[in-house]
Amino acid sequence: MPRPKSYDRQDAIAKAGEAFWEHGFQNLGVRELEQLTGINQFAIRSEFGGKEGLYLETLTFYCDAAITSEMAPMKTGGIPEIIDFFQGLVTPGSATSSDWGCLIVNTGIENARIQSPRLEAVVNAYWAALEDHFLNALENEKRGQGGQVTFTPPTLAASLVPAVMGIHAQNRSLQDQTAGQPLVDLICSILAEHLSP
Amino acid sequence: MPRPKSYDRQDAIAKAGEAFWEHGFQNLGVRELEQLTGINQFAIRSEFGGKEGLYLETLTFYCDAAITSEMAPMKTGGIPEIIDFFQGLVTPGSATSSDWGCLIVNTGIENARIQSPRLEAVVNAYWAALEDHFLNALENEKRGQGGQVTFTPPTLAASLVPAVMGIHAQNRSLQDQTAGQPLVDLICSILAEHLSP
DNA sequence: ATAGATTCTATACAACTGTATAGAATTGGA
DNA sequence: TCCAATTCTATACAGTTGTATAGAATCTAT
Repeated sequence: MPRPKSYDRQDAIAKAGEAFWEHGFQNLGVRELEQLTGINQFAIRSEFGGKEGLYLETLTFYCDAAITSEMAPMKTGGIPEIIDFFQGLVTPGSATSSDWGCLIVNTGIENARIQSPRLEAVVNAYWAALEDHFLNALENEKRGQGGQVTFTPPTLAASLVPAVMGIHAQNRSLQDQTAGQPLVDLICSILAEHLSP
Repeated sequence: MPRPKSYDRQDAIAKAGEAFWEHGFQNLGVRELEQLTGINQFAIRSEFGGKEGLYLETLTFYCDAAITSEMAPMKTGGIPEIIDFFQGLVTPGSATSSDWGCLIVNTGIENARIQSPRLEAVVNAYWAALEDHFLNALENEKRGQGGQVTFTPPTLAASLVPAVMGIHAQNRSLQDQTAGQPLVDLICSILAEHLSP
């Protein structure tokens, strides 16, 4: 009965995510967004709740994608899976790697000015999820080694989160998704020392 | 003979730096800038070369200040001075510590969109200076220990730079200048292992 | 073919952007 | 007191912002 939509919702959200990832939230106009995503301006308002609504939806989409694809192995794995995650941050083709850094890092920095509670909630939830996955993997590792380890899972997990931020920040600043490699290597060597011999 | 200026130049630059630090470049309007700094709109244009000119001047000012005050001890010092620098990143009152993160980190992330060559030059010069100071301190340390160390100065120096970025990014994201403490502690414990016994 | 439901195009709106400039204000020296 | 030099206030400008809406377009079911 109704006229069909001229865009595919999932495809549009993916394109919007790319656009926000590159340009940020405040400095990407609705008209430019219209061109980059293929969503018409009317639909942005009526279907997504305006620009911020669309942003929130893409943010949530990307968080979920990253959690289920990139973080998931750490849920049941150990230190090797953490190392894989860090290597993914500087591996072209990975879902968490980009010349534009990380959508969540960028949002967190931008939102310090915007102060949107909705954005803040998504960002904080993402970092909490990451820390939780690190913690899981470290506790799995500790259990696997019979509790005889020289690291403290909660402390180490908490310190790995800002390391991830730094890798993304450097990737974006230099617009090179492999720029963060030196810190990745340092972190990985630290983690490797805690593997069972 | 001429009418005197209604603002003090150094004071105005300091205030402009604070304002840009908090709000960023693109999202701080000239009229708001006028109020926050006390510089009138005419002077921003005629004396500083418009908004970007003022931004560049404050950026350079803050870079120089950070290099000469916070980084300087590493020029002649060793690992203890690097540790002091990292502790300064999460110590309220320090010149490189703020709830708004770091002006240079914020600029680097914002400029990935703006792509201003002038901004990029200042940002890259800052990180190069930081890496150079880390390198100096590490080589001083190596020399002091008679060359018998288990770290490679250039490699370690390169990995410390993004760690600094991560600490600042987390401070800003959580708007808490002590948020990056866990990573500071991790880095400092790594560095401490390389001290002579 | 036509009715009805939904979506899209085009336009309008007030608010804001950085820049520009004309005229008023303020100074020290003649 | 009046002049020349400089700075400030006030306003104008074209361009952009996100949002809003009226009317045209496009579909299915009858």
